[in-house]
Amino acid sequence: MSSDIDNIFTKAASGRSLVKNRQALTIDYVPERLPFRDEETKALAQVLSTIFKGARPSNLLLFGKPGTGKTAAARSVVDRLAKKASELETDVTVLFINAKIAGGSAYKVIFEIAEELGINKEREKQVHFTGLSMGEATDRVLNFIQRKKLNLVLVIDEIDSLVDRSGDDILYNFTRANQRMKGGFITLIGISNSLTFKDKLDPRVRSSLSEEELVFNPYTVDQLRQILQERAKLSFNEGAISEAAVNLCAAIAGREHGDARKAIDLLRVAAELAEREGITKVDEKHVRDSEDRIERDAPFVALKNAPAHHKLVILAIIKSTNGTTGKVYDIYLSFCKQTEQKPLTQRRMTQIINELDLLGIVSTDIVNQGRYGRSQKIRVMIPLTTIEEALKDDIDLTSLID
DNA sequence: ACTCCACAGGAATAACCGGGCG
DNA sequence: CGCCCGGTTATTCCTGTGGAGT
Repeated sequence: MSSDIDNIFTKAASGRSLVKNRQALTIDYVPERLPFRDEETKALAQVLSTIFKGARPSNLLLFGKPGTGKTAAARSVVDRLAKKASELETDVTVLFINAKIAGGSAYKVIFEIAEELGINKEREKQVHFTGLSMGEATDRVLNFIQRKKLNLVLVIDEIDSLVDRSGDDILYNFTRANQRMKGGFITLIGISNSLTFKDKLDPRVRSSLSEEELVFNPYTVDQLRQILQERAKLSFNEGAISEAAVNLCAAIAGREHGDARKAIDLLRVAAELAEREGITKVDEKHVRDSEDRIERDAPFVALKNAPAHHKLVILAIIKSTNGTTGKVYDIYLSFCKQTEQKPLTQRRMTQIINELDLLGIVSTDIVNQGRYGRSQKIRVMIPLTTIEEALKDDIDLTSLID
C-alpha cells in the first residue's frame, strides 16, 4: 500500500524533468508574441489608440471559431494598453470578464464588473451577489463609473453565451450609457465564438456594439505546427518531446477547424500521460492516447455528475436500442416505477435528451414514419463500458441493466 | 390530394431553491 | 423572521410537420 504511494511520488519526481514550464501549456497562458495574428492585434491596437487622444474608442466585436486566438489577442493588446497608460499617466481602467465563467447570467456579469471595479469597497451603493434588481445594479455600476470619471475598456469574452441566456438588455444599457454619462466612458469589446451572434442582437445594440469588427480565421495546420513548436520550446525541456508528436497534435487539431486550444490541450495531456508512465520523452503514442482521453473524459464526468433522472433516461435509451421517443419514454416510466421515482413528463424528457445530445452522449435523428408519425431515433454515442463505469456508484440503477 | 400519426419543440407559467435585506 | 429576487427545473398548453396510407 504505502509502497504504491511511494511509487507514485517517485514516478512524479522522475517525470519532473519533462516539463519546465507548465503554465505555458494552459489555456490562460498568453504568449509574448502571437504568431500569425499581427494584423489582428495591430487593428485592435489601432482602434484602442484613440484613447490616448482623449477620445472614446469605438466599440468592437471579435468573431471567430474557438481556439483562433481571439481571447489571447484581446488580452495581449489590452494588457499592453494598460501598461502604456500607466506609463503615460493616462487614466484607463481595463476589465476582462468571461461571461461564460460568470455563469452566463446578466446579473453575475454586472456583479463581476462591480467587484472588479471595487465598488464594493465603497461604503454605499454596493452591488451584492444577489438581492438587487437588474436595473438597479446596472445603475449603480454606471453611476460609479461616471462619478469616478473612469475611462473603461470592458472586454466581455464569450459574449454570445450572455446574450443567449439573458438577452441583450445589459449590452443595450452599457452601449447607451455613453450618451447619458458626463465624464468617463465605456468601450465595449465583445468576443464571440458564434459567427451568427450579431443576428441575435437588437438592431440598436448591434449598430453601437459593432462599430468595428474583426474576424479571426482558423489557423492552418502549418500555422498550428509552428505555434505548437514555439509553445513546446517554452514548456518542455530539451529533447523531452519528439517533433513527430508536436506535428501530430497540430494535425489532429487542424482536422476540425484549426483550434489552437485543442492542440495545446492535446500536448498538455500527452505530457501528463508520459509523466505518469515515468517516460522521459513524449511521442506520438502519448498524443494519440491523449486524444482518446480527452474524448472520453468529458462525457464520463458529465454522466457521473448527472441528476438521477438524466441517468434513468440514458438507461432507458440503452434498453430501447435505437428506439424512438415514445418507446424510450415508456421504458423510462417503467424504470421510474421500479426505483419508486416520480416520473417527469415526456416534454421534459425530450429536453433532457437534447441536453445529452449537446454533450455528445447520445445522437438523435428525426425519422418520418408517415402514417405512424414523426419522431426521433435516439442512439448512444459512447461505449457502454464508459456508461457502466460512470454509473457504477448508483447501486439502485445498476440493477436496472441486464 | 388529403389525412392524420406521433411526436418536435416554442412559449408561458409554476414550483422550488438559495441568499441578501429590513 | 418573512420577503424579495433571480436562477433552475419542470409542467402545461400549444402549434407545426413529413410522408405512408387511403
